[in-house]
Amino acid sequence: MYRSHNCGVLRASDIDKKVTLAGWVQKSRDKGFIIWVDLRDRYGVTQLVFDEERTSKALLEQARELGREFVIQVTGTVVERDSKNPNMDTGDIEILVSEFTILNAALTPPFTIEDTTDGGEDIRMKYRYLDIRRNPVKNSLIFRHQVGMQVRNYLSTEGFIEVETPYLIKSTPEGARDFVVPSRMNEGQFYALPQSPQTFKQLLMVGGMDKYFQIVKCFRDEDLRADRQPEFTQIDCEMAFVEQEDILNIFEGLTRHLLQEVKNVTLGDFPRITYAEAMQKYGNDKPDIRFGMEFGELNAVTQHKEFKVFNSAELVVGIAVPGGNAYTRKEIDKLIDWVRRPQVGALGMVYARCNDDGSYKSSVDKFYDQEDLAKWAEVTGAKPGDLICVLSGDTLKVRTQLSALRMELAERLGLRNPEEFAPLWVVDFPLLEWDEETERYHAMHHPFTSPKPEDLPLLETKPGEVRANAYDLVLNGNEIGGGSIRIHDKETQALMFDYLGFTPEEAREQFGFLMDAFQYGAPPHGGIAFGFDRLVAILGGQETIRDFIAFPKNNSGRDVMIDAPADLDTAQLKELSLKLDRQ
RNA sequence: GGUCUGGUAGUUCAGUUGGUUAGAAUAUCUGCCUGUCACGCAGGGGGUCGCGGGUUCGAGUCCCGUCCAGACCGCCA
Repeated sequence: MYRSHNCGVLRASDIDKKVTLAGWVQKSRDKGFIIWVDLRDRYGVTQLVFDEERTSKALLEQARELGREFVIQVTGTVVERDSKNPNMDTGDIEILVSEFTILNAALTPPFTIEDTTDGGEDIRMKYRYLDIRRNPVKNSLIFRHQVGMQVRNYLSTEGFIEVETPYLIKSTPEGARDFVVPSRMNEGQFYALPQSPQTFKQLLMVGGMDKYFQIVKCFRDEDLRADRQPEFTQIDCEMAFVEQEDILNIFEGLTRHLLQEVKNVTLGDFPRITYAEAMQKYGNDKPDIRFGMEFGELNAVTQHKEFKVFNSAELVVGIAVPGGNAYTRKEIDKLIDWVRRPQVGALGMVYARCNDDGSYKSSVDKFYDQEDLAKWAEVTGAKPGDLICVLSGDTLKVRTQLSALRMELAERLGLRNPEEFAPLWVVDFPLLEWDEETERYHAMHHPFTSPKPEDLPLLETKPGEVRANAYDLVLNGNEIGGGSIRIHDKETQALMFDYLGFTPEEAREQFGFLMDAFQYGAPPHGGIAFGFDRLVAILGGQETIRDFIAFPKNNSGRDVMIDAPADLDTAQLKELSLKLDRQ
């Protein structure tokens, strides 16, 4: 038996018990006549004491040799401390050690294994197994486990079955780049790793598994971000014999369950807005509604004067910044510089101060009088003491720019509290999206999404205006889930492939299995997939998902710990019938 | 593919206009210390200033190239 207790459980009530503990040496404090050693494991820290009178001189000398992160096993008696430490769970007691064994010595770690470490991102990733010993990372992984358990609890209770789908599948040209895997037995041919189990879960519906879920790895060979990894985890779900309303209800329930169980936060009904409304009010299809600052469209109240910038603009739109009138001229100029940065890309910004006495002072006083500015305030909801920021130009671009400004200002004003949770559904997404590069329409969600029947006639005339039975769940400005009601008949699916530029032959070659299946009794079905890593990070109040993944990749998609990806030797390449064409 | 920021002791960083032997904190080592818990005190060791080239009497510092890391844009059906 390696241990009778772990390092987090012993209390004053255990005094006089003989115990055996095992763990890592966190730190030792050598006072000469007495040595304290903090012993750490997953559960906590317990102080060991070696002292020349109560134990033995020989044992004291041995204890002096203990280095940080040595793995040791100790046996001793639980004793009350002379000086207690109220900051530790085990701070009332210590272990008077009678014998100990070094199970494994350790090199001095390259960074300190403490809550606030001296190690940088890079070195911690290289020695990730040491980083995981630190509380912040350890607790994040435990938190992820708890969220995963609650997902399984809720969905199982609702009658969902977890089914695994294959990782070695077929590459398709739509969407993200695929990771590919060469097949040795099928010379010159490749598997692809799934970007999502989309087609398989639809086939499970045809197979009659009418409530399916899977916590599953997905793979996309695209550039990384703080919240994006090349392999990531989804909560993938699909249901048969359901309408959009059923799916929204079930998964609103899941989200509410998770917040209740892991955060003790009780949420009411989630608001729902359409995609069009989200774009109009927030310039964004994943609005953060923890705060207001909704867009006010100002075309009607600005385009009657001689101000050419506004008169020539497709959209003039503004937001009211709470308390923004307190900004100095210099601060406002800095804000204008901020929106003019290439990353945001606005050409300029018009502003109007709302003075406490009800008067206004704008950067365009030459063109607009107090009466005009009062209308601006009315439209944007500005109150005395606020600052109205106005951008103008091409509708899509201006909305994106003002949305970036809205988020930036909210951040600066401290309106994005990570312990506050504001979910909402965004519904009625467009079916299609124009792609400048290929000069054709792409599926906004994916090619299996069903159009709204009443919009089908528009497919011929205004394809961009056809709405889909597609929805996103948004939490605090992040898309945490997205899904749709699928097409379940061969004819409609063939029609969609046709509109997306597939020839019938291409459609058959890539998705023939799905269209075949649709001929054998496919039920109406739909589903949703949640980004699990991101969901866990947001529930944990963090921006970056990396600490919630045990072994994440770096910015260039490398695992710096195992040094992957790596070269293959020539024998392996030959076996796979591969030749490298290196430049 | 692009923009920006960074790379100096094991680690995190400072380093002036280009000028003597490149510093601090922490870690580590040695000694001391009768209740520590961010222990304390005294002392020691520790550097290819990412790499290559250039300018210069002289480069951590300036220039060019390159590699690596991070954030963002493009990309992510």
